[in-house]
Amino acid sequence: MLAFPPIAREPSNRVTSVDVARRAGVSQSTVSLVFSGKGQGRVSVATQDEVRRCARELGYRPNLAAQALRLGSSRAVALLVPDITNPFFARVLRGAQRAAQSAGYTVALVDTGNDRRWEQQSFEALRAGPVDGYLLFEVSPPEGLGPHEHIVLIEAKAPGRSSVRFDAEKGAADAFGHLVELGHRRIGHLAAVFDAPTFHLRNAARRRVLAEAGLDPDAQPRATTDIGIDAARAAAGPLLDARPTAVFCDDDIIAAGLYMAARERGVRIPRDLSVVGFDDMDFARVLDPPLTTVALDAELLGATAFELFEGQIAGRRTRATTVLPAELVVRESTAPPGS
Amino acid sequence: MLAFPPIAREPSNRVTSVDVARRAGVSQSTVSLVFSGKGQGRVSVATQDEVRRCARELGYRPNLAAQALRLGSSRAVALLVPDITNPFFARVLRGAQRAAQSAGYTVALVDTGNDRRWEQQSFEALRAGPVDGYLLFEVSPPEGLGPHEHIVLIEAKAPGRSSVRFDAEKGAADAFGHLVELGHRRIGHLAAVFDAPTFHLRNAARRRVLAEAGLDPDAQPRATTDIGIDAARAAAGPLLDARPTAVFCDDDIIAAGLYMAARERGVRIPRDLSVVGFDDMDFARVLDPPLTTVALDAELLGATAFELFEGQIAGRRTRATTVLPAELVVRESTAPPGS
DNA sequence: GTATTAGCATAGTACGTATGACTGACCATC
DNA sequence: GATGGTCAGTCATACGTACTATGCTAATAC
Repeated sequence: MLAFPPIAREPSNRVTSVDVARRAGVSQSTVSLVFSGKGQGRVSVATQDEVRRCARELGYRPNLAAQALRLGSSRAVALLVPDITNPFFARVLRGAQRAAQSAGYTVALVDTGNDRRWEQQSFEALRAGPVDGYLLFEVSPPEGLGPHEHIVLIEAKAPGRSSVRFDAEKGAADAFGHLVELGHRRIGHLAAVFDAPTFHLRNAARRRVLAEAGLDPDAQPRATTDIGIDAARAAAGPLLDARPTAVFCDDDIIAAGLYMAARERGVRIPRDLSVVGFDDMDFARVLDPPLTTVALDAELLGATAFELFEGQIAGRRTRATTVLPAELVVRESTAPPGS
Repeated sequence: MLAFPPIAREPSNRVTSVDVARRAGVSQSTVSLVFSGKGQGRVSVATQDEVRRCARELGYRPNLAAQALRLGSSRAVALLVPDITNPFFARVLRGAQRAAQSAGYTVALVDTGNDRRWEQQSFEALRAGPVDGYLLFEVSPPEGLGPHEHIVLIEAKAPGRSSVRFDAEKGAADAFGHLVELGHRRIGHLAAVFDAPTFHLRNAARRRVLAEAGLDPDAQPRATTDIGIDAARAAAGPLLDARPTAVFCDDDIIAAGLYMAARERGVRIPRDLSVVGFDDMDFARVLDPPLTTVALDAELLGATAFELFEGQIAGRRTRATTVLPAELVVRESTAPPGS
């Protein structure tokens, strides 16, 4: 069992720096100096120790709201993601948090839940706390944000804004190239409906690689799907009717839906159908057979986004666009057709 | 009388209620009344419209730090989870957020990343923002939290604290009962290492059900595993060496690890081995064969936690313990032994 | 004609912290 | 014994908002 400290007595009201000062027999300024670490050469070591001791005894914690008000900064940044339920985005959050932590920042998560009604969402975003900036994943900047706000776009771009993205073009090209090399001539695309740059890049790569292989991109089977395993499974049916020997899926979750549809129809992977995913999520290795997919370092994405934000704060007006690598990982869901 | 030099801060383009007031030709008080919705019968409709118009033109947004300071509340609650990368916890977050939103609250996420060094974590938790309370998932309360703080424990309990949990006893009992009924006499347990009440309850249920079936609980194969698919896969090896005909896993991720280990060894599910998971995560249906598991409504858990918090705030000192249902969902990973 | 009320708006203050300007004490130097 | 310098602290103020107490005008009551 977890051991919890017993519920105890204790004054109910909030302890402030004034209380600490009174107890230590010093002024509030002194307490503030001690806690902000700016007491060097201004407050004697003995006094500092005494202040800290009193603070501990009283259970003092600085009031963050007051600090934020006074400093004009909360040392916090908001991260907006479309769906925190998707582990990919959770890893982005974790990467951002790790980077933020070492810079003394906090990341406030805003989960939009794939809700397109941006009016509400932007409102919620701003309610999420007094933040110094925004890391926006695949969403257009909410209305209320002025051009002077610190914003970093993730997997999106806008003029004059910093942004990070993966090299989706290269990742998708490698995936289609892999299928072409295996000898596939009928290569389907199970695409996400989203109107985000990364998906356009993937489709562009598809068209280029197929054309280079002497195939007509427009003649290849293609279907779009909403998010979620069930949506993907439903969308996969018609696609499989077109009898592709291989399918590229816009992400691993979609691939999982395709696995389900294939199983229901007795289509064996990779014997009857090769499948490639995108993201390399944890469960890609658990699928049977393990999924060939494009690996992305989600945590790096989050960390990089934070660092771009930090660069803006620091005054280096780096309106940079960073592109992160995407690597094809070949597992057992791909094989020559009819093997 | 000293004139303060302008503090060298960010280009403080920040629009305040004073700016709005000046533009609208009214006092700051009036602006505040309009925005707090308390202007009914105190500010004429014409003035209200004018204030709102000016605010929109200037792009005014209330300063949340100032509001929190003044009100002594940020209308925010922190949710601590062990691993946001696990979709189960993400769903808890979503449930809490949904409930919070309709109450005008915000949920600040703190992801401890399964880090046992609680010193750092509690610090981070408190830095996460000025929050009115804490929803703690399977973690002991950080040191700095006084007993007067509003705290709700999730899947944990402590004297005098509100808490929510699933009926793990019933869920596990149903799962083992299901395996016994199928005719299994050698039923393994792939357990999580964690020292949380829910896992104790599951183990207690296991012992009870096995004993009632005339089996010696201590003679049945059992192994513990750390979190993560790979850890589970490694731990599953020795367990499979003991040749169980069925295994109950403490969660679906562990079950996924077991699937991998079974596949590597040529053990077929459910022919050679029946498997039961816990949580009913999305990918449980994607596994081949689809996983029999115990379904939990993670969102309900989050929402209930928030509601208990809200009850505390409202003064109803409901130190209640709520227990939520757990339902066995039978899929295709379980069958009579040797079938 | 005066008292009361209602309607509308404002002045002023406090929330808790950070920090530039200031003060005294002590000490060394010339 | 005046000058200057360092050390150790304090004072007073402002951040932006919410809200109490208050004022003012015009309308209504007696």
